This record gives sequence, C-alpha cells and structure tokens, in this order.
Amino acid sequence: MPDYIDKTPRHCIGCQCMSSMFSLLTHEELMMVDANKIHVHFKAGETIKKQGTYMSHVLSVNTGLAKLYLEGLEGHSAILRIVKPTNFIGGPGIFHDQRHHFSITALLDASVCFIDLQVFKSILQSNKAFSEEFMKDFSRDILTVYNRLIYLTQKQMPGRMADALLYLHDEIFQRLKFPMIISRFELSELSAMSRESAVKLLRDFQKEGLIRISDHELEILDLDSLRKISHIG
Amino acid sequence: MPDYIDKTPRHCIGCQCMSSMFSLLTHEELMMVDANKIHVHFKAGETIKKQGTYMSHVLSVNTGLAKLYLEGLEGHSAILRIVKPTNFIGGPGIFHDQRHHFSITALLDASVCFIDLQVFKSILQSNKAFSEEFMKDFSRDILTVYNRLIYLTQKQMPGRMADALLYLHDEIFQRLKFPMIISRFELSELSAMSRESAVKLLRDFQKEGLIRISDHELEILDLDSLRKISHIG
DNA sequence: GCACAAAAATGATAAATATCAACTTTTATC
DNA sequence: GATAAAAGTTGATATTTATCATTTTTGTGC
Repeated sequence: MPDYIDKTPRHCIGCQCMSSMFSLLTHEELMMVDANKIHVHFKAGETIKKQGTYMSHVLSVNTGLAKLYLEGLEGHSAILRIVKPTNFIGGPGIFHDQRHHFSITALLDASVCFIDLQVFKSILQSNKAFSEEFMKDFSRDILTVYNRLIYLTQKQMPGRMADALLYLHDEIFQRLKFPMIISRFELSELSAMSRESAVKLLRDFQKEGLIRISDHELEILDLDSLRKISHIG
Repeated sequence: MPDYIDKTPRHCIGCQCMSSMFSLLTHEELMMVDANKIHVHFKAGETIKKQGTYMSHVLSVNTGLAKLYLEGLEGHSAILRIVKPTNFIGGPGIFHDQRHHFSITALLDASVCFIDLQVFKSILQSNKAFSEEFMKDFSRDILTVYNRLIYLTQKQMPGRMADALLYLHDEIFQRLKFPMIISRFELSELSAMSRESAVKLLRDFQKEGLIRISDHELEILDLDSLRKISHIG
C-alpha cells in the first residue's frame, strides 16, 4: 500500500503536472506522447537516471523534488540544479549521443513521466512553437551552467554557500522558511566545497544571525546580508 | 595596405572556410546566407563580440584563432574555449534573449563571417539536416562546459594547468610543438587560477622536463606525464 | 639603439580551504 | 527499545592557493 495517493491523472490529456511546453502540442501530438510515455513513482533517495546510460526517454517531473548532478572525479559530484515540478529534463544527449550526461536522484518522493525520445524528437520537428519553447528551455539550462561555472570558480566559500542558499530561496521554494530537503553533504556538492567546510559555514551563518536551522527547516533571517555575502564573493 | 592577403572568397558558394554544417544547405539557402552575411577581418587582440550586446548575427570563423570567454566577477574572465577555423559560434542567446552571453577576442588575425540571425533561424526551421547538425554542435559545446565545470572545481592547480596544455595539444594544434598564442594571464583564465600561480606551474613543469617554452613556442616533452598529472588532478 | 610599457618571473607571506581524527546526534532496522 | 548506521559537528593541522612587492625580461615606437 503506497503511503500517498498520486493525483496525477492516468493520461496526458488534462494533466496539470506536465511541463508547460507540452501545452503547445496539438491534441493528436499529446495523444501520441500519451501513448508513448511511462509513468513511474520514485521514493526519496532513489536514482531516477544514471549518468552514462542510454537515453531512451526524456523526462517530465510531475511531483516531488530531485537533484540533477554531474558525477565527476573520484566519486565527487557537482549538483547542477534542483529539479521541481513541472520541469522538463532533456539534456545534450538528445542530439549528441543519446546518453544521459548527468544523474538525477529523488530528494522527495517523486512522480516522473518518461516520454519516448523518438516520439519527442519527431514532434520537435513537426511543431514549430513547441520546438521554439524547447530551445528556450534548453538555453536557459545552459545559462545556468555558465553562471555556476563563474560563481564556483570565482567566489570564495562564503559567497558560494550564500549563493546555494539564495538559489533554494529564489528558485525552488520562494519563501524564507523552507524544509531542509538536502543534506550538508549535498549542500557542499551544490557549492563545490568539502562537507566539513559546508557545516562550518552554516554554523557561522547561524552565529551571525543570517539563518536558523531547526527541525529540518531552514529559515533565512537576513536576506539582505546573505545577498551581500553573495555579491562580495 | 593589409599585411596579408585574405584567401576567403567573396561569396559563400565554393567557400572552403565555412563551418562544415553549412555544407548541408541547398544552393538557394546558401545564396540567402551569402546575401545576408558580413565578412570582417580582425587584428589579433581585437574584440570580435562583446558579452551582453545584442545578437544580430551568428558567427563563422574562417581563419585565425580566437578566445571565447565568460566575463565574470570583478573583471575576472573564464575562457570557455579557443575558437578555430572553421568553428561556428552561436550560443544560448539565439533562443533565449538575442544577446551574446560570452565575449570573443581574436588571438591571431582572424577573418569572420557574420550571418544574419533571422535568416539563420529561418533556415534552421526549413532544413532538417542542417538543424540536426546545428543541435549536435550546440550540444557538444554544452558538454565542453560540463566538463570544464567538473575539472575546474574538482582538480587542483597542477591538474588544471595540465588540462589546459592538453586542451591546446589535443583540440587546437594536434602537435607537440605549437606557438604560444596565449599569454600566461590567459592561460590562468583557462585554468581558473591566478596569473602568478600559472607562471609558477609552467616553471615547475619545465623544471620537471614536461614541457619547454622558448621563442614563443611551447613544446610538450612528456605527454604521458602530463596526462598523468591531469588524471590524478 | 634607447625609452617606455607590458608581460613574465620570483620569493615571501598571508589567506583560504581541505583533511584528519575524534565525537555527538539523528535516523533506520530489527 | 536496543543497536547499528548514517549524518552532522568540531578543533587541530596540513595543504593549497592568492596576494604582494619587487625584479627581470620582452616588445614597441621613435
């Protein structure tokens, strides 16, 4: 017996959980997607996609949260972004080599639709508006990576940690108090530092009254100061 | 009187210097590109494109070499890659906001064609094979950035410098001895470290007999050791 | 060839960051 | 509820890296 009831409808038609770009599809195209999709539930902690594997489908996250990360050297990972509903996940493998170039792991229980890649690509070619929207989404992802490259290589640890927290605030939860869905270790993977350094910085931020962490919740107490730390790097 | 004679033909038809993807165009499409392109020569050191400016054209580098870099914080830049003939340069701005998200500066005298963005986009939509090839190129660029993100954040300086030199060897010159077209400072921007650290690492590499620098030429003496340094990070 | 500017090189020092070795708390499991 | 496992915490220490001040070399224009 599952511990929660999935509200996602069985079919794509009328589904409120699909990535917004799919609203540009015709009824027929959506039917085609529907007929060639697989809908799967993941428990928190489960691997949704593993870097390096064959890309048979593209993904749309219906509910839950997940981390999208590059598996790097000697077991170290770099979290590229947190995936939330109703994000689309494709990646450069669609056109390059039909492989996944990042891994995705559920942070919370998540419901994900897997859409057949060939069907997806054929719709890309037939539907101009859809393809345009897809390219925009793709491009935004790239700009995110540009941004991360700069701030991870040009800022010091306090600035990077501030950025990580501000990312969670600005992009994921949009409120000052949010559940600590990611561990200290994952926070260190998001800000390119050691686990211990991440812990110490969070402690410092708490001491200075910038944040408060309790009961698996993080509250930003001084957003301005956090932005200042991010800014000065 | 120019100090060199440009071998690039006046017109795109029959041009050997255009990015390979353009060979997929029909005669008519190529005529359209030709009628809507601007051909410009740059001297070494000149800025070809400035980050943040309006993207009216996409670029194809006919001759010369250039650096493509992100302008980051407080005047610091991160060189993403060296552009060589006959590379195509588009970028996420094509679909996102019609702006350039990186700067490009000529390292050697360079001849560059600027192709009208709207014409380019319309051909993207009409020519399936061309669009497929463009997407492949686009995707390769992204994988390069993924790769750089990992190695710049997870390797130490010696590994990063080794990677920079191996990049020049493997991707740009494909031979052990090549002209030092980029300064120590630019080498430091390619490997995310301070100018002084770059200088010292090159000295160390020379002392250890891995490389030799003289007369504006760099020669890799021990490729295997360099790869080992890159590997151990 | 000389004057000047830019780039490169150097060593000393300071700052940033990781690592290590404990230890504590929390979470999961039977 | 006992126990193990995982996550979090801490301070000491070592390592990595940047910065600074200065010198040397190289390139450029006259």
